[in-house]
Amino acid sequence: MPYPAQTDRTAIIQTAQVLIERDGVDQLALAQLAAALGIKAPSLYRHVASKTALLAAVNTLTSQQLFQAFDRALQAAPTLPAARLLAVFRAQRAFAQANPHCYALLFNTIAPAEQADEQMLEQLALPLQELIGRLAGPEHALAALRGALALVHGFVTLELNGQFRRGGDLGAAFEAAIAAYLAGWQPR
Amino acid sequence: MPYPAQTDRTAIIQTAQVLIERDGVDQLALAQLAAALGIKAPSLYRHVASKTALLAAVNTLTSQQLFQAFDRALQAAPTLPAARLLAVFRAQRAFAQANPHCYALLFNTIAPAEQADEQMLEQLALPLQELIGRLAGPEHALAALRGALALVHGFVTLELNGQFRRGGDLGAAFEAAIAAYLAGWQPR
DNA sequence: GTCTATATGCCGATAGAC
DNA sequence: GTCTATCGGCATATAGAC
Repeated sequence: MPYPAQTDRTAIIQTAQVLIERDGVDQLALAQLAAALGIKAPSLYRHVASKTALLAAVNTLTSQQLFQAFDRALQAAPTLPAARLLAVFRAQRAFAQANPHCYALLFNTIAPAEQADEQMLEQLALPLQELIGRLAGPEHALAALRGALALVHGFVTLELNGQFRRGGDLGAAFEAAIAAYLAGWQPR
Repeated sequence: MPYPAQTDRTAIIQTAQVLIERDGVDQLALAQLAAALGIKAPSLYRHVASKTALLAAVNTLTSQQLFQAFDRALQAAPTLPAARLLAVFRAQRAFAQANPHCYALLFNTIAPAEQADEQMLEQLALPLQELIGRLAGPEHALAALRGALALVHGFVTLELNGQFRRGGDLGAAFEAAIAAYLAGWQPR
């Protein structure tokens, strides 16, 4: 065998994710990725159809990791719905801060071709919708969940992009905003 | 005059904004931009230092337009603080939907070199902080404003990127989420 | 001090040999 | 499955015409 298999699709995607997180998405060159795997750039095309498909696969991997982070947070959280929701939101903020480039790639992608598998994010959403339904009422569960996801995602996005430039305790603002939002959905 | 000025910095930036909004940021080629202006690509470098500087200038222009949209919304809004805030948030969502690519470029940019002038966004924030302070109390104004900006920005971002895939009335969810958030900050 | 013409080097992607 | 060779497109820089 003159050219033995030196890599596979999984290794390519994992290495791409590491490089993206280290240098940013637009700094990822296929030649650099191939070099990190000990091969040449054109060989990558035997495993992934295009750079766009590669980014979509990285997004799927990232969403799997985010799902696992949510799962760990839920397992360690108390039983009250509000506490469980807060644990998940904190986990999302922590994940975004630990993996800013991959987090941005996962959610800030307008092009559908680079989006992760739909199933994955669906799995993330349904348990949260049930939890928030217990606070806001089942008929408001979807709208309340969407607002909560928006609040958390918007906060970490603005935070990561340096749009909160006037100092102060951002962690405290995050907690207070979520507390206010959840309180606002509960009937008085 | 053999080579009369065919363009200037303002025309370049405006045309770049139009092309970005039409095709997306990463589809913007300087050769294409120059062709749209009736000149050749290298001539652009007499007006802008680099593509990064050009994108920063586009961001500044976009933030000016967003500021004007906020101003128009405030002039047409009633006097109650909650109503004025809602008018601004609606204007932000409408602006994002009308200019999705430029909106994303303005806020989803990690690289500081491509960010708009700080002054501009500061001018946007201060009147809103005063308004929300009247609901949540002045001592909570900054945190409450940050949460509100996060909620609105996160919602329109997820909406534009197609992350709300389960149908339903997104406009109603937007309104309900903001109402809950503002209600949650008001002392009971 | 405009613009045109030209050159360099990097990137994504394809074709074909082994 | 990997390689070499190559293409087209891009941002960028320089030289020079007017």
